[in-house]
Order: sequence, then C-alpha cells, then structure tokens
Amino acid sequence: MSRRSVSAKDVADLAGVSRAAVSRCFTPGASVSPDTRARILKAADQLGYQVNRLASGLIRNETGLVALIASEIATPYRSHLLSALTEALQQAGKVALVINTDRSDASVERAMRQAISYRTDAAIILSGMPDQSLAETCLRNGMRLVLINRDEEREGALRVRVDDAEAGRRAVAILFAAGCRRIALASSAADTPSLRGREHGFREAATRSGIDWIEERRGMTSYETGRTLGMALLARPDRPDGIFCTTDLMACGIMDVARWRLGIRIPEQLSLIGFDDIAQAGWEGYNLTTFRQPVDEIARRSIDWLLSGNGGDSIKELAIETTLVMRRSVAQGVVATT
Amino acid sequence: MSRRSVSAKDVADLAGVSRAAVSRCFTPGASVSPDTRARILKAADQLGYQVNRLASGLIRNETGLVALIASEIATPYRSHLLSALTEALQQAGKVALVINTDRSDASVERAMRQAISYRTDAAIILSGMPDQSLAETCLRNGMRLVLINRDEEREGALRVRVDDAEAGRRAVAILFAAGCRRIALASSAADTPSLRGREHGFREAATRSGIDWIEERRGMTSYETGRTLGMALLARPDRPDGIFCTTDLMACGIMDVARWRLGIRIPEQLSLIGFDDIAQAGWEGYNLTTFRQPVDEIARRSIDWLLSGNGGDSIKELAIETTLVMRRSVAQGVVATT
DNA sequence: CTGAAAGCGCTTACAG
DNA sequence: CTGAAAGCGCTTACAG
Repeated sequence: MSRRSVSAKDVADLAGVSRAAVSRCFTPGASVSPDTRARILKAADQLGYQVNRLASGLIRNETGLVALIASEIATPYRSHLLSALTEALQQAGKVALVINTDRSDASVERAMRQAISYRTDAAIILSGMPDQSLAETCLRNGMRLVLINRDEEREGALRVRVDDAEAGRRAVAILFAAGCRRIALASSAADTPSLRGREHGFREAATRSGIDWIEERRGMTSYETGRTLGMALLARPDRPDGIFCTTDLMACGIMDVARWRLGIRIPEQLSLIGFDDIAQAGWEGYNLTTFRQPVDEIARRSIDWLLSGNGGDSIKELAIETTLVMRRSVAQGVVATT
Repeated sequence: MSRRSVSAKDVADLAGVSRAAVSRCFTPGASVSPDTRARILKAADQLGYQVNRLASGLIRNETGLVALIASEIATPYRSHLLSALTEALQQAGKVALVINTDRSDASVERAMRQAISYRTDAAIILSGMPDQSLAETCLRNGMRLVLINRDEEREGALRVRVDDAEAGRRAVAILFAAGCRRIALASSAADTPSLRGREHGFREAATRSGIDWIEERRGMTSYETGRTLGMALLARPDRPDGIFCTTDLMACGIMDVARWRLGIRIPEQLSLIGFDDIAQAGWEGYNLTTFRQPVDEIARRSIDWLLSGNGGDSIKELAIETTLVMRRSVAQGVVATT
C-alpha cells in the first residue's frame, strides 16, 4: 500500500539493459544472451524482483489464476477435493482462488463475477450452478469451465461425473448378499445431482429385486443429519437390517446413533454402506464399507483438461469410477459380492 | 485466452461517455450525475461488463487478494480455519488465494514469492515460517503479514497466539481431579510452536504436581499417529490412566485403539483430553473433552487487523483464549474442575 | 459533473 | 541478441 515494489525498470537500470531484456529474461524461451541474462538475474536477485503477475496477466491475457467455487469447504469430502485441486493446480504452475458459496444461486453468481473480475483462466465449480448466460459470458471471455458433479451441461464446459447410480445399485446387491431382508435408503434433502443419482440407483435396484425397502430423506448433508436419519430409521419396531447412506458423513451419524444410543451392534444387527470414503470411514471406530471417490484422479484429470489447450472437439464429459472399499460395517453374507 | 473481454472503453462507447466516467461509476464515492450513471450501468449490464481487477489492482496498488499459506489443508482443524478465513475475507470484499505448502522452508518461500507476484494485499501464514529477509520484502512492498500460531516475530507482522501452555497446565489439573494418578502426554514429533506450548505447559504442571507422568512423541499430527501413540502408551503393563493429547485428531486415534483394540473403557479406565475441538470431537462416538480453539474469532480478528489501516503502532500480538469443552472422555472425579 | 492525458508494470512485434 | 515503441485496462489528478 505505502511504497511501490521493485519493477522491471529498476532491474533494467541496475543491470544496464532495457526493460524488454528483463522481461525476456523471465519469459521461458525468449532469446537473451547468457551474459545479459546473468547480469539481469543478479540485479533481480539483489533487488528482490518478482515479476508482477497482474501486469503480465493483463497483456498476456492469462493470469495463472483458477477459481475454485464451493460451499461447505470445511467438510471432510470437500476439503479433501479442494486440497487435491489446489495441489494439482500448483503442480501445473497455477494458483487457486477459492470462493466460498452458500449454495444459493445468488452466491454462485457472485463467485463467478469475482472470477471474471480477476480474469481467472478457469473456474471449477463444485457446488451450485451458474446460469447459462453467466456461463456463456465466462466462456466468451476465454475462461474454461469445469463442473464437478453437476447435472446440466454448459456448452464448452467439462463435466466430471461419478457413477453414482451404479453405486446405489451395487449397494442394494451387497446388502442383499449380506443377508439383509429389509433395507433402507438414507439421504439428505439437499437434492444435488450426486445424491439424486445414488438415490435413483438404489430405488431402481431395490424395486427390481422385490426386496422390502424404505427410505428417509432429511436436512442437509451433515453428521447431525445422519443422527436424525438414524433415529428415524432405527427407533421403529420394524427397523431395517441394512442401510445405504448416500454420504459417509451422514453414515457416521447413523452408526453412532445406532451404536451408542440404540445399542445396535454393527454389522451383526445392522449393515451399513456409505459413499465417498472420507478419512473417518477408515477410522477404526467406524470401519465403514463405502464407495471411494478417487479424489486425486478427479483433480488431476480436471486440471489436465484445463491445461490441454481449448481444442474445439476436446472431451466434454469425464466419467469417473468409484471403487468399493470393503470394511467391516456389512455382515458376512452367504455370497461374497464385489 | 481467445477473445478479449469487454472493457470500460466498450461500455463508454455504448453509453456515449468517456472511459473516465465509466471508471468513476464503479468507484465508490466518485462523482457521477444520476443520469450518466444510469446510462453507464445500463450499458455495462448489457455488455456484461466486469471491472478488470488486474488493471485496477495495478494502478491502485491494492488487489483485494489475500494469500492463505498452509500445509495439510484437508485436515479437520486446518480446513475449518481456512473456511473461516475465506469467509471472513469475502465478507470484507477480499478474496483468498490459497497456497498449499509441505511445511518445508522452501515451499513456504515459494508460496511467499507467489503472493508477491500477485501483489496480494496480505498473507496469512498458518504453517512454516518465511525467513526474515523474505518477510521484510513483503512488508516493504506494503503487504501485511499475519502469523497464526508461529513463534518467532517478524517486525510489523501480527502474531496470533493461543494459550497453549495454559491448556497443557489445565489438562494436568483436570486429569488429577478426575482421579488419575499416572498420566501421559501424547504428542506428535512435528515440533511446531503450538505443540511445543501445549507440551511445555503439561510438563511444567505435571512436574510441579509431583504426579507420576510419562510422555510419548511420534510422527506427524494425524489420526494414524494417534493410533501409534495409543499402542505405545496403552499396551504396557503400567499404562497411564489419563492422557492429554495435543491434538484432537490424534486423540481420536488413541481412543479408537484403546477401545477397539485394547478393550479399554473410556472414561472408566482411561481419561482422555484433546485440543482443538474439531468436529469429530463432538461426535457421539468420541465425545472428547477438549480445549476449543475459537476458529471464527481467530479469523475475524485477523481480518479486522488486516483491514484496520497500517497504523504504525497498531497491535502486534493477539492472544486468543481457548475454552474447555467438557464432554465424556474424562472420569467423574472427586472435584469438578473448570 | 466530465473528458483528455498521463501512467501503473508488463509483453511483444518491429527494426536493427 | 537487443532496444524503442505501442498497448493491455484501468484510475486519478487536472482543467474546464
């Protein structure tokens, strides 16, 4: 705020060269003689010179900034994904601008405008959805768009999708094979694309199998909601003996309520399957069987796409596969299912 | 990358005014007649104009960017703090540039250079420490510096400290009051200022009280380390009946190993106290008595300081108090201690 | 209130 | 290989 920082001009003066030479010295692949390069580098080091990315972004039309737009970023799954994304971005020489939203359309819109303001090279959206016109504005400005676990498509954007429905279907098969005869779907009322997919797959397979099933959907995706869900599902006389919970975080809540409040033994009296494979699912206190989202792969492939020029016919959809992580929250059934 | 985005010139042309007028229209407090303002706003909206913060940052010498430098950002405590900081920053009209480090000096240095490159208004450092000269470079450039839970001071930077040692001392008193007669300190080998403070307080109080105590320090601060610590401390015949663990995350590991591997009942056979009050500490499966770090307060006060001009004699240190959260991991002792 | 002009720090053809 | 010059999109005195 007070003093201005050292500029290329300062370095040029000290090294006895032109400003252009200094610029070239810091531009990969530009031609500078070894001698002047050495002089410039020395002067730069002496002065503590750091190229001003604001100015260079302005004329090169590439800032190195990538916006990460998400809600509930302190949540285990989200923070893991954010961390992977940030890391992958850094590997690629970019830097993450993280913008918190409250999942309302208005806040997503505000976030997108921020991204435009800073002329980020791309925006990766993990929650909510910008409307079509705003997305077009971004694309028109040359900004690339990645939508993670979103439903709708946006012309020119990359959609990253996980096989949610398939997981829901497999969960039913696993519970059935474990000997469960009355199963339940537990989910939040958040109504996001991912949740919908998992719910849909479950319902489809459960209905088709003819097995006795119920469902419960409440609140937002949180541990607390899991507890509510657990009480609603397990405090009744005809309680289910198997539950597929659309999120590990909620599954932890269900498990705790079952175990500590209702005295239900897991997996002997209740089989439970989650989704995400957050760190806690692997903790000894939970040992939750779940579907793992390959967070690092999602991050890596998203960033790869971002970096791979904007070829007109580049891929528009990335299908990511989850993998089943068998732990100890499902009863040993008659048949081992994978 | 392809096309350039719409600029103030475009808006000016459409509205039939000068570029300066457009600029003023988006500068709070600048004088524009209601009539021209309306025309400009209309044109801007039509064109989808968004002020270029790169350019404005360049001349105003204020970018609105704040760097958040931290390692292990997917960890419960860190992600919570990061989330609070991001949120507070947004409330203040700033935006967070988050930079991941691996806690090595080199990576912190790289992060700081990034921050300088983007001319962030400030940098908030949660892990590691930049060397003096680099910190001075930042300060000289008018960048403000906040050090959270760091030891050393940097002239002109704000240090935010939590009463770590006091917590360590109180933990000893609580364990003693709970009837524990052989207590242990469990910590990671990470050797960060916060950990050192908590360890120091514990040792001091334990030694002074004359109670029988041991300690174990291993690995990095993680759940897994907690399990290792638990095995080391609890699988021995003369195992402690009370443990103060410097981090909730590790305490969860200790608790799980005690309960599920060694069959030790908590709190009947073992009292456990953690630190941080991460979400999991409040989960029914853990119910961990711990010291809460007021994350939102830390974030809010740090940002307040950032915003409050750089008055020469502004405060340089912020002492934050933790509060004891009594849950159910400590045995009911003779006396209730708070 | 409003516009013309200068300037922030950079990069990039264009000559030499 | 190197420098002079133009220009990126903005803001801010300076006149009017």
